[in-house]
Amino acid sequence: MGRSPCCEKAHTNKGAWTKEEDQRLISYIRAHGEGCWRSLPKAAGLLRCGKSCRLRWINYLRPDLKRGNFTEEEDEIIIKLHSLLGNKWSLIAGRLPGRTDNEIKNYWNTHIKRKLISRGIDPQTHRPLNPAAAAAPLPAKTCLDLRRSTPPQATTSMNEATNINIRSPARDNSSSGDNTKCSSTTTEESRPEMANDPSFALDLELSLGLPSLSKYKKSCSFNSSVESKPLFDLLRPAAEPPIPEATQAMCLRGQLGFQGSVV
DNA sequence: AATGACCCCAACCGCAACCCC
DNA sequence: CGGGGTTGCGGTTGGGGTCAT
Repeated sequence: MGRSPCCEKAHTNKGAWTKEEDQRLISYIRAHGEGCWRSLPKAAGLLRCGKSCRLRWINYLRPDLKRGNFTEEEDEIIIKLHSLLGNKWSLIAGRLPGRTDNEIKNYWNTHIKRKLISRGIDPQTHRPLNPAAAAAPLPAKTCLDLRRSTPPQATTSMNEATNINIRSPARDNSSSGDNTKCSSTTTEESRPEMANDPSFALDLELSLGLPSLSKYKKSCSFNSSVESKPLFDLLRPAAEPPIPEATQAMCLRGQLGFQGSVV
């Protein structure tokens, strides 16, 4: 591919991986685990740069990869998460066990974009494509109010997880506290489809954790209230490692709210 | 059967974030 | 606290496969 090499190292292979290279990488990681990607190629006897090894493992060789076609359910999850998170493929992948960010990104660009366009929805903004609706004020403007929910303490126990609380906006006004509300410019009149689609009528409370434990870096745990159980169940991955309570002591918290929703 | 157009996806690159000294 | 090294993310590319003519 017509770009200058990312690695200065001479004698590194590029392009498609051979079966032998795959086998070497798999054997090495099975024996030693995922470690220092930079030193891995040499240790494993591969003429590849560490980046390339990492990508090959994560996107193709990992044993827990699902592969195969995406289901309708997965499609809808991706669409919903994309409407909330944008092109944060790694976060979206974190909600779909067995799928990689690269896979989801490719799938989005090749299938879902088209699917949304055929539904008359702009895949980037998730707004209707027709000019009248497009002229309407931004519907789902993300209002992110980042603040510390607890005072910063020592560097211990910072939560890396991203918690998204999905609440029924009309019923839960208790946890908003003094959170800054989104200024509302979108009404159900301007977005009738949002009024009819329960998944749109969401007030999403987003808690962003601070990085500390790399093993939880990509985790994104959903806390749900009882009212929103079905959607919560839909979005929550089947298997997710529990997050030690200690790591949850502190977080950044924000609110994602659909404008016009009652909080 | 040949060929060009289109599509899919593995792999690349640049850069930002993170880590460690 | 700053700087260098490493890792991870998102955008992009291009080779190979498939479809249409």
